[in-house]
Amino acid sequence: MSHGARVTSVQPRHDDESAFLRRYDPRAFPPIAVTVDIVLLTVRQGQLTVLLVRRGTHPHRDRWALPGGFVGEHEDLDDAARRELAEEAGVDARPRHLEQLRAYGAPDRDPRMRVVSVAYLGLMPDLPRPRAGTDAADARFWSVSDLGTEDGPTLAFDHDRIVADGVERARSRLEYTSLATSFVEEPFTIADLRRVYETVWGIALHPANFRRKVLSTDGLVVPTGQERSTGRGWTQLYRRGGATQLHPPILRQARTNAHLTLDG
Amino acid sequence: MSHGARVTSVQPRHDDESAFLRRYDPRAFPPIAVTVDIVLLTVRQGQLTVLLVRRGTHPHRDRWALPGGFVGEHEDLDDAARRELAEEAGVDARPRHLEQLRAYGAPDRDPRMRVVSVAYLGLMPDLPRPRAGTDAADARFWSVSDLGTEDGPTLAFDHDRIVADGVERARSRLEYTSLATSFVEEPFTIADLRRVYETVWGIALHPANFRRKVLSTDGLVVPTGQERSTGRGWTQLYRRGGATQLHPPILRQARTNAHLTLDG
DNA sequence: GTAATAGTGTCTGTGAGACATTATGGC
DNA sequence: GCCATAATGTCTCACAGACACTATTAC
Repeated sequence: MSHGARVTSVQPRHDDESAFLRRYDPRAFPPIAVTVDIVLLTVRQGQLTVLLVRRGTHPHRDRWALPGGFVGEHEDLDDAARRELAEEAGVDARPRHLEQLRAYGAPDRDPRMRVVSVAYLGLMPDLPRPRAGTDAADARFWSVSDLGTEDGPTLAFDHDRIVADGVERARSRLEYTSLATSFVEEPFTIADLRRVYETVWGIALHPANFRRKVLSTDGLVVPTGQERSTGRGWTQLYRRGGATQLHPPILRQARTNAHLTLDG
Repeated sequence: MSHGARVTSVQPRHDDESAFLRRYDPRAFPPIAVTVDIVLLTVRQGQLTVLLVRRGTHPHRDRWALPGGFVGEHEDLDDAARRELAEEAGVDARPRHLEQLRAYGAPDRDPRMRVVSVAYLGLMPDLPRPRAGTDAADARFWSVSDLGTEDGPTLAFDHDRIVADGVERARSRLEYTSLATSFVEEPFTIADLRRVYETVWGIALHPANFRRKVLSTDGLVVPTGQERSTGRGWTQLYRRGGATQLHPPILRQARTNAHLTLDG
């Protein structure tokens, strides 16, 4: 079965068959470009941040945008996302988690041409050593809360909405999966993990209750037996456990009986 | 700002600028077709069913596939999904809910050419009156549990995976949203709603506990004050409430203390 | 009568949230 | 001394699951 389709040689079986065939003719499909855009999130200095690159070309020149680009003709979407991230954010910036977010395809989202973008969500820890590209003048992490404000950039295209969707996906992922550990490097403390939850969700959590919840969730973290000095005593260190889904979930939204408690 | 981009006239600012520009040249984007495919689910006769259409053309001729087709050049993705559903499944088959599932873009998923498909999930009640197209020989609902078995069809392309993803999304949506009501026509009984949950999740639920849970969830259902004869007594009728998100959720997965209870 | 379902009431185990307490070490 | 944090323990309230019970109607 070759790639060159010969569908036009098939005999129509009923009335609208020819129209059906015409719609599937490879030479007749609408010219739509397919790109990938990556929302790469990390937690640094108590802020949830997203990687943005400064555009050097028309349109939205000098505005900040998500790293991304065209999908290769024989390239899987996931591979395209990883490649674009490596090209635009530095080879070493491998996210610990990368998942598809959704597709964005409003007809007017790019003024040059019709572009359908498949957005990805990436999570990675804030690496202490600077990575190639990420701290260059044209690629840096921005605080998510600063986007759209005076202190932050104005995003190109519909990337503000994509970032918002990615942040919301990440917030939700912390509840039901162990992906919070993707934001910290091993080994980490329970407090490190709590600060991830607090930063991503933007709320304060009870240290005592959080600790009990994390340790009672099977497979979330594994004690290393080592300790680290916090400046005020010693604290135990942990590694990622084998679990990916959390049972029970760690809910950010308090249960019904807690609607009166505003602070954690 | 015309659609014909003149990016090649921009002067390169640094070394890889020309390569960057070339990648954004509209005449150079890879020839990838964009389609939509719709996983339209309904509950009929105690079965979770999905709408499939029989393919009349190469490839996978006579196999069953999801309704779908090419996205128009100036057409929004959501609009394309609604249009294809109307064209292939009958004009009146308006789903009560339609949301994007995700994009599928493996390079070899269509043998004819590179196709990226944006899949949608649609939910609708089992309408008592037959609709145009849906009961025709080339478009019908199939039980999801029969797919891939002797009693069911073999799906074209990667549509079996898309259906599986859609079903899983629907199962998850019942937990956190009021979308279960999208499967029933108003007015409905609590038992009607329970049968939706039982059918979609494939498990039995405690009628008494389910009733208490539904009625204690704000905005899920609203009593009409009317009653309907069930053959064995009378039962109250309800309408959809205003809530879309459920607080608290109605979890299919039992909580941690219930891991020993296998039946409901 | 039996069988099946709608609807109400009640008990128990679990866990989330809140709070108290102790230990440690920097200031 | 004070203060912040790690870590443990305990109390209470709400709810999920389980079960009992009544009422109704078909058979």
